[in-house]
Amino acid sequence: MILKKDAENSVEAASKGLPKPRLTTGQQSVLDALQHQPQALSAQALYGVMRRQQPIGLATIYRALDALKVLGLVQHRVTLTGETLYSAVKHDHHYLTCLQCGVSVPIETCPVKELEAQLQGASSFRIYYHTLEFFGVCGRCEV
Amino acid sequence: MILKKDAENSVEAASKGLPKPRLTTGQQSVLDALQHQPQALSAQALYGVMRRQQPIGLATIYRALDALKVLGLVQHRVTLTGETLYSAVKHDHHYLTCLQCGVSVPIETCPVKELEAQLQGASSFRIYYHTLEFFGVCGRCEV
DNA sequence: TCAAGAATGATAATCATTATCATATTGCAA
DNA sequence: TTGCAATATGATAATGATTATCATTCTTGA
Repeated sequence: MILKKDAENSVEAASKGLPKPRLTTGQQSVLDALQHQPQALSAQALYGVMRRQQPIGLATIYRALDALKVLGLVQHRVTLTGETLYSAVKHDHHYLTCLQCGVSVPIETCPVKELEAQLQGASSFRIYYHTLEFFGVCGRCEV
Repeated sequence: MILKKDAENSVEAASKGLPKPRLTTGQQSVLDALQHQPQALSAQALYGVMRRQQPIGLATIYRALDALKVLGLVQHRVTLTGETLYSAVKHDHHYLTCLQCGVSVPIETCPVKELEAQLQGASSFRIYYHTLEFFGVCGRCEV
């Protein structure tokens, strides 16, 4: 099976053997909120969701997301409409996206794991996550 | 060799066996300009380059890039700073990007070609290109 | 040659993201 | 535990890339 039927959403701690980072209140809240979401969310959407539970500013959410990203706890992806979607780092999220209508279909297979390991060795980077997205035109949009 | 020494830039027509699209003047200009660039450019940068040669509006460039993208002649990638970079579709462009300082290193290997073919069959999409990018923290940025 | 439709350009409008700055919190030393 | 300095937070203004608007100019087929 190459194409996923639906999105996964089990939560899983992303530990990389790093010095355990101390998160601020805001960062912890944002991470918690993200981990309870079944799919990736924009900062604004997260704001909408979170403010119903607790008072939190939009700027704090943006700052927390950036920090969590650099810590390797959150990953991001940019949609065709230019908004950035964030999700807790768990499994990979790969998509097949129609350039015309924007529909995105999740992809099951990830052939990149191996390369990621190689890169980890060959470069001086500590790699946290990757994005893989295919672009084309879906059947319904094709002439 | 996994990491590229420098960017490639040979030009290559992207024909997919589609009905030959008639490009507008603007689209043709933009495509030509892109094909003469050694690396991906933002729409604004392209505007800066092109207006020196011929009069062209920024809006036209954005429109042309979108159209060329849907035609499978141009591919895009979004940087960490939120600007979209465009390049003529030739080889793949894959990167290893530092979440901290934003530096991007091109990657040679592409393990995705095979999957792309599989997807082409398993889905109703006509796939034009894909993006693959690794995110982490580079040696100089790491504590 | 002549419209009708499409493309173009200049510019205003959008909208996600960042910067700013005053206030609130936190962590640590005494 | 108190007091202070550093950091985090929130509200909001500013930024900047992209899109929408609309009047004008090309194209193209009859």
